[in-house]
Amino acid sequence: MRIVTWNINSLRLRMPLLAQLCQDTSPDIVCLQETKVPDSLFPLDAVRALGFDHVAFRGMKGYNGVAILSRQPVTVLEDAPDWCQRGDCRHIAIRHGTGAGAIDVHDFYVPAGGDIPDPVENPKFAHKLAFVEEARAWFSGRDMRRTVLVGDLNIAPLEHDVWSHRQLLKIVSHTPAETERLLAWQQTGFVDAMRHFVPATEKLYTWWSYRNRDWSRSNRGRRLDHVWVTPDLQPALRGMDVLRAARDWDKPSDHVPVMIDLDA
DNA sequence: ATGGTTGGTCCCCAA
Repeated sequence: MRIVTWNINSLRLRMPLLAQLCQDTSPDIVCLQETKVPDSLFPLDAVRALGFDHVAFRGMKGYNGVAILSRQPVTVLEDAPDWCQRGDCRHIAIRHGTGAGAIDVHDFYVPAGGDIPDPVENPKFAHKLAFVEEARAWFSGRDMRRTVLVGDLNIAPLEHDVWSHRQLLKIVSHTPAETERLLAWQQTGFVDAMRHFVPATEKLYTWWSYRNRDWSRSNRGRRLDHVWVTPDLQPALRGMDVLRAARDWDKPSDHVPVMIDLDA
């Protein structure tokens, strides 16, 4: 099974890029974030034309929005809370398959958190910390098996998940307040599937700011997008790829897709 | 220390 996660930064604008991605990688499941499309305007026909007959989406006007596209039938899991009671379309989860072979997939878009890394001064940062804490608490109360969690978690937890650990310690996405909380969430029962393939001592990024003249040359990236799996799926991990080339596509997202292959 | 770019919506917000 091949799963791809991507913060697409407007599904309607980048439908041709999604088609390119699917042609290049033939994923079984695609998890999208920042679809920026209300459910009534979701481009369902165009997504079906790519081979995804089973689509779960949760969107709103202008911001946020997540979607899971699947070739095989899925059921939407409805037991998660409305995170921070905001109704802001940052999570959707599905079950793929049935019985002992079923796999659950959670797709998250964690709040970016604004610019000031202080929850008192900056309500967006407070929201981000509360969101991650709430997610940690919810997952810690579950007996999880055969579960994959992906998405734009908007936090780069490890030293080599950013271009300069020292220079980003006070930059939102890499502050200790965030990285500690993210790792606590991960430790409720997940393995970092990207770092299963790439040692923590190696740089690994999935996002490069639009605000750089030459993103590739300056290479000031961060690993904001993640794939976690429960330990029972770790032996099934077969491959991982960060599709860096997508950052140079026409009218690119600032995030690139991350692909994971599971023998499951 | 600062400003840099993009997308969606509606004259600015979020990233």
